Amino acid sequence: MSDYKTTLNLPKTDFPMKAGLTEREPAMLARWEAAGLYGEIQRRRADAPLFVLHDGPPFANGDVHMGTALNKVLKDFIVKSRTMLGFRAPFVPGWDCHGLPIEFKVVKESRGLSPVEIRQKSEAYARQFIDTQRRQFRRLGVFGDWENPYLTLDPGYEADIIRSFGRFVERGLVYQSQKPVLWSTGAQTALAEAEVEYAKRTDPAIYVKFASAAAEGPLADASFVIWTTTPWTLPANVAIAVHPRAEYVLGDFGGQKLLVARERREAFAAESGLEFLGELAVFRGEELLGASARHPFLPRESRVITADFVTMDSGTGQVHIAPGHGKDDYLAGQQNGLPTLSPVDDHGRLTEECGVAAWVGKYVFDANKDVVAHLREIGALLAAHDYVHDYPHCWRSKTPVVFRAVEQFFIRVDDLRAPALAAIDETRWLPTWGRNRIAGTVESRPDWCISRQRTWGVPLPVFYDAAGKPILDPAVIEKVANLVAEQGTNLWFERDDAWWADAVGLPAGTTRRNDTLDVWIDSGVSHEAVLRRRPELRFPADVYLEATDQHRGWFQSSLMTSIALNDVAPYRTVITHGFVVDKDGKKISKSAEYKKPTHAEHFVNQYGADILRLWVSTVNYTDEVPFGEDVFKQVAERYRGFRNVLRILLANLDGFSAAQASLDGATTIDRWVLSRLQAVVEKCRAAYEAYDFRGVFEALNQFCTVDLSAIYVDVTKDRLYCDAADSPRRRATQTVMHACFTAVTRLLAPILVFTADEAWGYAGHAQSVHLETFPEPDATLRDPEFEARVEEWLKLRGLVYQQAIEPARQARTIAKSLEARVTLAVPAAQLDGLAAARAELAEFFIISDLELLAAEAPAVTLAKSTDAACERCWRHLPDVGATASGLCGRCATAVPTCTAA
RNA sequence: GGGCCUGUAGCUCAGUUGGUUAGAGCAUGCGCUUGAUAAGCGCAGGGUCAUAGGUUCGAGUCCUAUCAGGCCCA
Repeated sequence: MSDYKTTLNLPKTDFPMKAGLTEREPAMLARWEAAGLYGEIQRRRADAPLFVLHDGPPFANGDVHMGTALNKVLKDFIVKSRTMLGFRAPFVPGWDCHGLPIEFKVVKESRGLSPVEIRQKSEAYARQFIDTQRRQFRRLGVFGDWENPYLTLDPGYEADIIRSFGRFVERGLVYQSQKPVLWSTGAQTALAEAEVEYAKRTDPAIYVKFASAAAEGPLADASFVIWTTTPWTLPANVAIAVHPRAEYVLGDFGGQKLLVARERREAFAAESGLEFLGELAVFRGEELLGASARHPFLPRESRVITADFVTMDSGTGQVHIAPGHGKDDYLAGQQNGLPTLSPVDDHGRLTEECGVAAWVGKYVFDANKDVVAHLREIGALLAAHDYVHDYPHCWRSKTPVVFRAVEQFFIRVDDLRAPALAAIDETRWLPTWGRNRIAGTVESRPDWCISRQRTWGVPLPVFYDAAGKPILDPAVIEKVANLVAEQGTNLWFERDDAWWADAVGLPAGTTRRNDTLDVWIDSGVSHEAVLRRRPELRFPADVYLEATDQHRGWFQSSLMTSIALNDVAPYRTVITHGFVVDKDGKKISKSAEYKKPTHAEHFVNQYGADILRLWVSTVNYTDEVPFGEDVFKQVAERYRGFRNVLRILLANLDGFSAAQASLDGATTIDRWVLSRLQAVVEKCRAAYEAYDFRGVFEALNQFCTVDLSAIYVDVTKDRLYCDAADSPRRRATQTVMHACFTAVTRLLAPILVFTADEAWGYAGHAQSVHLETFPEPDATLRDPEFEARVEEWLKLRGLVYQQAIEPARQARTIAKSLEARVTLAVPAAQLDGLAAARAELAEFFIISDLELLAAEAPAVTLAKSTDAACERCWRHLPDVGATASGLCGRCATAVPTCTAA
């Protein structure tokens, strides 16, 4: 028995089965970067239509998290696919550099720094993480102008922030007003939430009577009752809030007519020791709206308002409102047109404004007992006891924090609201509910507080005259911007008032304060500082793409600033993605108890960037995106599927060149695959255009796994391996496989950036696949007739395998399908068509012989072939042994051509 | 508590304007092949479409409530 294996045209390729992505990807990345691939792509598209995806800047802090990776990979899918669709799609990555988290870390590391030192350390900190994140983004295969990203700390960018502020001023959008902030009396500075520590503290909890101002009706001679643990805020009281839907009882408490929420009546009676003697009237909270009380010790009215934040956990269901001393109070004050009083100085001492001369200059927590004593004296105190609670303290000075209203700058959102809502409707939101979300936030947002008492940020370019009045002058602001453009914003902190007054042409005695701009202004004006500045970009952008939290964040800040500057939105389409969640559907916590890996690097190092990218393509990114170790294992399996299909196609194309392409010998199945391929090309192009990367994955997965691997490649093995190398039938199949390979590899390229380029190289291309465009569907190759015919064959194939071959294998009648002789009975109407293709059908079923009969219902029977097996092609055929070689006729003719080669 | 969403096999997802026994890939089990071999092929099992009501001749698909989850507010 001779060994005919050497006479076969077996698949052959050096394209490795084992991906080894963790070693291979970095090497490929180095080659791309050495060759300047991104620049080369841009040069080749110099004259192509422009498509701008504008990168929302991540915060320059920490490693690239799975959420950040998801975001950047989705952006890269868009940029790469638009490029391959024929656009010039530049990508300019950016970083958001200023802000509290960095300043906080820097200050925590080394105390007692000057503002200039804090800023220097903060910049170094930001730059360090920009480098880290840049390396990690590049490692993910994201293409872009990584050498020239935009940074919000660049002097040019900072100058544009200041110029934008100047334009807001010019349009009359900026005003100054008081707003309560967390204030450290020890450090004399505003604090951020993150700088607050909670500690136990004992304060007086008091019940205070506010006499009703009503002259008649049930409330005449009655009193409202509030409960508070901050007596020192009473001088700033301007209102009493009740819950609109709660029930309030006007009762006789030991002879006093007092109003208390029904739910709190018993608790109040117990704590005050006042006996409840009977119900006089009942009100729903909203019925009390418009009533009024007299301030217990100041000649002032205290209005009754309604608020949903009133709870029944403690107190009386009536909340003392001091808009200058609380967040809820402030908002309630805004909604009801109440004044914001805050008679407290930087050191936490009551000022003259408090209205009681004896208290002026007292530290508020010391003043508590004076207030209580005074209330008792005038008969307004119903009860007092010690109350232990968690109270916010300054993390630096350890002193208790107070809420205190300080002068802040605001942007008048009312002037922007209508045009912003109009612009929202002119923008395309994906998914569509994004429109409702941002419209909801724009409709309800109060004026935008844009000043912060921070150090690591862009200075608020406002000077104050000798009387302390702010100078809001666009011309002065422009001068600041010009200085900053040349020397950076550190100048603001390095030079003194006199120097600055002189530099911007203001009289001596002009002062500055160390306020900075809200960092949302920084990133919010990127359309101005980046889209309009970079010559390769354009305003407005085609696409912004960020996570859903940015409806309130960057999408909104960018919209507002753009409305203020341009009257239109800075984007045409806004795409949002969900947050990355644990595969159990739980959110990924940043807390210490959450032990599972959440850094992109972990998965890249373990599986490779292409696996991570493939994962992104399999999920529905508009919802929460599940991930986890086993999700990645599954995706890695899918990756193997793609890789092995590319590999077998390459291997079957060994020795084939495009010059040999011909469809002359094409059979039904070749025409069918070619037709299917056109549909896949069409589907993928449409899916990429619609940002539906899952659609691309589905189409390619179905095509590669089912159509190619399980059907086409399996069925055509016989002809590829056993036919003469240049038989028309074999060449036609190779022609089709070549078409499949070049199309699939290019369609896969935006997702499997590394693997597609690797395979492309093994196919003999000197240049990167990323310089190519997507294949175009060829309508002349679409053939519904062939598709329908093979659909019919596939149904019969299922029948044959299920009812004949599989049972025969299980029963050990046959081992491989080629040993089978199948008799297939089909309805007469079907018979003629099938009979004409009997040989192709036998090949399609991968059996040696097929007999077709007519019957009412389809039926299949199987017998082991009685013909001898050809030693070369393993088929059982009647002509085996007819020639001296002992082979089948086809193999007998093929062997000489093969051995000759 | 409010706003915007989501909930289909173990996992990731399809399910056209409501219309026959709800599909795919992966995973699992069984088997074949050893000429894609740390590969390939076949067959099989697996879903009361979150739950409960309702509209309809008919609902995974429409409505209401509940539960669970996410983001943003409070």
